[in-house]
Amino acid sequence: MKTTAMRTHMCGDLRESDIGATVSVCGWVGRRREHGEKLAFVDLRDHSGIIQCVVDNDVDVRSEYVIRVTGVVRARPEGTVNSTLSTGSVEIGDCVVEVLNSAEPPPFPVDARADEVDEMIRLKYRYLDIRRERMQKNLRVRAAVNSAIRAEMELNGFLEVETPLLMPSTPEGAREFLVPSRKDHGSFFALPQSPQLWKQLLMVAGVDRYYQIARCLRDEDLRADRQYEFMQLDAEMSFVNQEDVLENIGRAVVAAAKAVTGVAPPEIQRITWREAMERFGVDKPDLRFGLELVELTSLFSSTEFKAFAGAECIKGIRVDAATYPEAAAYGRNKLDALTDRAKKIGAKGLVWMKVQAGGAVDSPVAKFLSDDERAQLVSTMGAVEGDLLLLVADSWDTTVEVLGQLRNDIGRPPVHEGPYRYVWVTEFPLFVGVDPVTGRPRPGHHPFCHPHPDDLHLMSTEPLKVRALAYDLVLNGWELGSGSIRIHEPELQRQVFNELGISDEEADKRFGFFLQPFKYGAPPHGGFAFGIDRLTAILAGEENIREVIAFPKTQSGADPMTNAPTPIEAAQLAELGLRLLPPPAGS
RNA sequence: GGUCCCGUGGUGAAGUUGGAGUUCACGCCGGCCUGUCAAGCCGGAGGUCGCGGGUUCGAGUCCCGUCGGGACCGCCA
Repeated sequence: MKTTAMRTHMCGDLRESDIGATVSVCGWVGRRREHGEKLAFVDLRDHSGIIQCVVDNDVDVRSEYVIRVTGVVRARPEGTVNSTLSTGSVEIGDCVVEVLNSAEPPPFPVDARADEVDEMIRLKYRYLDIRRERMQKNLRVRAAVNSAIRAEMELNGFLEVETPLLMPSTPEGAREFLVPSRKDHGSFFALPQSPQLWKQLLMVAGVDRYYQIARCLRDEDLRADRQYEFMQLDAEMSFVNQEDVLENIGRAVVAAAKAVTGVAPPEIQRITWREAMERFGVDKPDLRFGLELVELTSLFSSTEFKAFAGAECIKGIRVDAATYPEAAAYGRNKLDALTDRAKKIGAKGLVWMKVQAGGAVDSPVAKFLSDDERAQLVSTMGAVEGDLLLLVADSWDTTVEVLGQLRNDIGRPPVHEGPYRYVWVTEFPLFVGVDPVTGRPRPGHHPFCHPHPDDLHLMSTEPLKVRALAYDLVLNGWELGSGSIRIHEPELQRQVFNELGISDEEADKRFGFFLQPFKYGAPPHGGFAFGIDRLTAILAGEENIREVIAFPKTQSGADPMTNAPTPIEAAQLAELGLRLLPPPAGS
């Protein structure tokens, strides 16, 4: 019940069934329409909606005044029903208006028109922005997501445990926010990039199933889908395999989606990392559209065309004219721009072909291909007249990456457009690439991911071929989160460190506080974490997580409302034992 | 660190080969108005064209720099 001493109803809740009732409602003055001294229509707004109050005495109320209205609910006269309002068939008459607080005119309209207002102004006056229906809805979507996740995790036997925000610095991975110690000058706490350390220790501690809707902090540059601080569903389970983790996390995601949309999404699809790269060229494939990469290497195995001959991997995408008429009809300028884009990503070049009637192709390189190659190409790609074919020949990595990017450039809809296509990407490689300095493989995720048991024999011989029991959850091309089965065997952990070129001594120095507990009986365990902000944004129909965060930072990492970050007093610095460097020369 | 786009009364925009702070809508203030709902009509106020240089007889407009906002790349093990 939302009734209080001051109100009997919420504005947006009044209906025809309330006709005749004397009610009191409280809220902010939206729009007022005055007709002479003795009649005014006042749209009164609270978070539930808007109710029209008919004021037939002389009251001076302006935009955003806070008022209490007591009156009688009545049907609107014939022909004056407003079908765009949920309360549009009724109004409050015989109004007694109490002005609870006056207000200065707001800097922007507190309604849908503020969607067009510069976002910095919205952020500077966020408390006014949040009065609007859009933000009220988004915060409520967010709460519904959190609530559904909590309920589902509890139902599945997960224990909510809160973990520290102040912890030791672990310089691997994302840049950390640091907090100077007052009692130990020169020492610092770090704020967690994630509760990874803590949740694995909770497994050693016998908690069995842990979850937390946890605040994570990373001092990296901001984006539409990245803030300094963000929330994750963080979870870890003992005595499980990968299936157990995917099953349980999947339930939480499905519950959250259902709580918002009212319908459970279909079963979350699966794809291996290798297949995702082969077909979509990215490890976070957007399954809402086609334009899949087509394998062409063997087709050109004996080609005379120099750019293709001997290439490790040749693939193409077919921009079909029926679905992408604009892109398929690109002129020379646009095709040159696509080629530049491909080169910027790393390709040596981009071959384009326009398919003509009868399977002929128009392309600068058509003359280098045999009739047979042209015919096979058109048939393999299923191309028809009007289609545009884009081909890349390069190393496998480069070919799939370039075409994957072009695929997204050409076909990818805004992230929040339906349908929702969730997919698990599994079997990520344990190592990705080679460190140019040490010559050692670099960890794909973090060095505690369990290698795939089928690939253990490749560890010392072909480490780059070793798959990990690591997986991502992807929605409409956004990475929602990732997880893995962790290494719980000290000997295997040592082996992985060795591959990474980390000696026992160094491992002990860098990860000792983490590895030590594993000597006291660590159960097999694994877990996952996914971003609440990202999931909420997509479910709320937003393409920017700032829209689902009450008080976000701008892309430069500042808060226009509080002006944070701000300089601090010399006395504060002194107490912390800190001294600032002089400003760089020339400034 | 990089690429690209943006910055004009409170808000959103337009501003042509460089020619007077010009224009439009909303908001604001005042007046009129008894069924409106983006109410309507009349009148009014409100500006360091982000900031600093430069070119020019003359800069919102061209050039350089800088600050701020946004998208992306790097980065996010």
